[in-house]
Amino acid sequence: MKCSMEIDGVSPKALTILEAAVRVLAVHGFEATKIEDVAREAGVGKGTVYEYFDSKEDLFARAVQLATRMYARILREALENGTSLRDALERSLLASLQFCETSRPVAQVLLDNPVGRAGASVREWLIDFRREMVGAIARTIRHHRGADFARDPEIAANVFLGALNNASLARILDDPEEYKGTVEEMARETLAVIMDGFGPDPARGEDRRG
Amino acid sequence: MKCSMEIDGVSPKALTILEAAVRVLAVHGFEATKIEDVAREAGVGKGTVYEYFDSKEDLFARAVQLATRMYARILREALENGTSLRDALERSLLASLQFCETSRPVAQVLLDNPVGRAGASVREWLIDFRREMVGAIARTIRHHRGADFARDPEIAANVFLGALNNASLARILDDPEEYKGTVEEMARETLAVIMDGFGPDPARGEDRRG
Amino acid sequence: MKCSMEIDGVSPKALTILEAAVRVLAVHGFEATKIEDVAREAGVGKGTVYEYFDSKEDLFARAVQLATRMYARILREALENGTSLRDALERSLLASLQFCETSRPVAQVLLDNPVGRAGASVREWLIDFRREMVGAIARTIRHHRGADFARDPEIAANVFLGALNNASLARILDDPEEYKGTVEEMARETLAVIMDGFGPDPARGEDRRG
Amino acid sequence: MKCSMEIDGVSPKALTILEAAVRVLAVHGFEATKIEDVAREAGVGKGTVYEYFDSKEDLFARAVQLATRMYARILREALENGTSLRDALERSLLASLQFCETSRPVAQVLLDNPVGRAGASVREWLIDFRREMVGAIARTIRHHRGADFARDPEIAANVFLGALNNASLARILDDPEEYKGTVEEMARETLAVIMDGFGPDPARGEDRRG
DNA sequence: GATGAATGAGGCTTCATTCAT
DNA sequence: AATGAATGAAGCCTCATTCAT
Repeated sequence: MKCSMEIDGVSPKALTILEAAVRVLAVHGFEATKIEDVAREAGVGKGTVYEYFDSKEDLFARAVQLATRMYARILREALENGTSLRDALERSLLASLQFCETSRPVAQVLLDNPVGRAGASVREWLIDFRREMVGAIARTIRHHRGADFARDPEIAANVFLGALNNASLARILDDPEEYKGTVEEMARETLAVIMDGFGPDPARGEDRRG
Repeated sequence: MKCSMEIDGVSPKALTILEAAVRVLAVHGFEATKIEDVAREAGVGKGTVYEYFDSKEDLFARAVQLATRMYARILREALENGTSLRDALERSLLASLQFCETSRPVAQVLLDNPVGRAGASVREWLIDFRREMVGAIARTIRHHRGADFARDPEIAANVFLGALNNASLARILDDPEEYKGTVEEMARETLAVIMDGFGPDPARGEDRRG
Repeated sequence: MKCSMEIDGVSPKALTILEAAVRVLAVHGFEATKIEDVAREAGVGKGTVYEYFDSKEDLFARAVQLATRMYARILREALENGTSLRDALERSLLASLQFCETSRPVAQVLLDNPVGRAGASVREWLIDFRREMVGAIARTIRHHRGADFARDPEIAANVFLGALNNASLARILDDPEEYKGTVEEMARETLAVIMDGFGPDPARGEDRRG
Repeated sequence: MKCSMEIDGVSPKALTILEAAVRVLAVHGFEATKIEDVAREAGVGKGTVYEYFDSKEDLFARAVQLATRMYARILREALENGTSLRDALERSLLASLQFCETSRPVAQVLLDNPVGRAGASVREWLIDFRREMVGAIARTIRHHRGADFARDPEIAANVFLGALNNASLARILDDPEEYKGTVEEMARETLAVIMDGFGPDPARGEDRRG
């Protein structure tokens, strides 16, 4: 087992196998994916997989870890590059939707099989992923708005993350009934709802918050 | 599991087995769950499972179907009973969070293993579930607001559904770092963000960067 | 278990089941035939089969026993009714071929699955059947020819029984390449070969027997 | 089992398994033989059997195919090496009886479980086997006798094949009541009956054929 | 007596893992 | 290091048998 914990320190061959694992997982899911499928997809022998990973569980956990890191990095960078809260959120929303288009297998593993349990470790990785993302979003909110933000940044971050995941999932599920537009349109309209909210009920005053 | 009513003509014994399947799936996930586990949980023999279901895949697909219907009904009823849009959304948000508390296994199967691929049929069921929920929420928006609603109801419905799922998932994942409050507090605060939105940047016309 | 050893003393319902068993065995063979198939074919419940037979092995052994007895009786009567050796042999040959036409399932079980081992008892029944038939044919030879018969009657009986079984099997296998004629033609021509033999080699004297 | 030559490109390991399968089938029959029995007999792991054969049905069908080919080749060579019709038939008869002694398991599978239905393919193989043998015998008759042969060669071939199979079966069933002599005696006496036939009835003229 | 729902032992088959090459 | 043939534990599923109705 040469594979270190650091993604960046993963040997090229191990990375080839991990990428193959992600692609196969995206198509067949955790339950149906066999080590041999991954080996074939990676163009190596079955035994070679075991040179780089301890077990099926290890391989799949690291594959999810890889997918998680790729996705998390993209979102984090988008959030950090924003010139305003709205800009940051729009960038990350757009980045996620584009990621679903360009790296569909990776996105599919993350959104489609969230805690599909190829062993408990996968669950832990995804809990960490959520926590990290919520933290990053809340930090972005505080950075741009600070005390001016009227709501609990954590709650707001969760609302945004939910909307982002849901929009991405809709894209992945490729449902032709919904979201027929471009990713840019989808990001813009979704963001508009998030920024403005649903608004107070115009007829009666009952939609006022207390 | 409160639900014991006839579901689409499923026999009582079959329902017992399905409920057991949901409970076991919630704990062990699709991959690790064995037919024998389900049989033991249901208090029947292994062979009996095969009297009512064609295969492991059939059983698990129907278990997800059952969980989906239970959850969808609860959300639909909450949306329909609302006296205003805010009330409807708050009711459904609260209902979902409470459902996660009282029927944690069912919720876990739905949120934790979304499209975990116990066969392709599970994926279809969950796509249907999303579409149905988005439709119900959009209908609720149109019913209470009609033309007054400034945004695309479908987009807004997706934002809300994402926030609802994410809040429920956070609850399920039982992450002690986030959301420490009661379900009522969580529902109220989450709803406040959704209704008001993040708001415009207070200082200048747009958000200021740091 | 009401079923006595004597076929003639078998209760009507047991006989119905046995006949059904023979029909199903003929189609699916020993390995693939399930008790439920037999019950359905007999038009009774699965449990009823166990009212009349101890086990699957018991049922199948008795079914083969029934088939054997039906076939053996027909051959024995044909042999006994012959007015000469040739007549007796022709009658039995014809009877066997006709039996294959009219009672194909029974013949199929006997010829197609001879010692197919639905338990060791089936093997014993078929050994007994062969012994009985060889004995009956040898007795017929002695009765009509006595000391005039130049060969060992047992050997001759075996040759005849082999030819008879082979002709019947060819009929059962329904091979369109061979034996295209009627059963009467087949019986007549087969018998002619048996009575006359292949004859001495005309060229040299080497086909003379010593 | 003497035969170890390549059969249709079967790998040596596959042949080892096939030979083991034949031996186990001979003892336990189709119904009672388990894959694990074959694996143990072959000295390999259970999984190894599945490296070389698709299923139990595939394995058993090929085992019967192997047995059929071994037996058919022996008979065909005996027929071809004969210097006269009588010699050819005697050689094949003797070869068959000796085969039953030296390769009892193979013979047992062929004679004892003829069309025992380990799947429909077995039936096809045995139909082919019979057709091939009848053809070879008929060809031998024509070769040595040509137009001098008074009877239909196909019919005669069937009579001979039946006698040969029956004699071999008697040997296999190991019935101590019959055929106590050596295989040479049995072959000689059986052949004498076949060559000379039963003869005309001496007393009256009724045994004359029309 | 007749039934068929329920059962679980046991078989076929898969596939993660090993290891000799 | 790389391989893939070999393995056997483990799981899905079948079906002979039972037994309450």
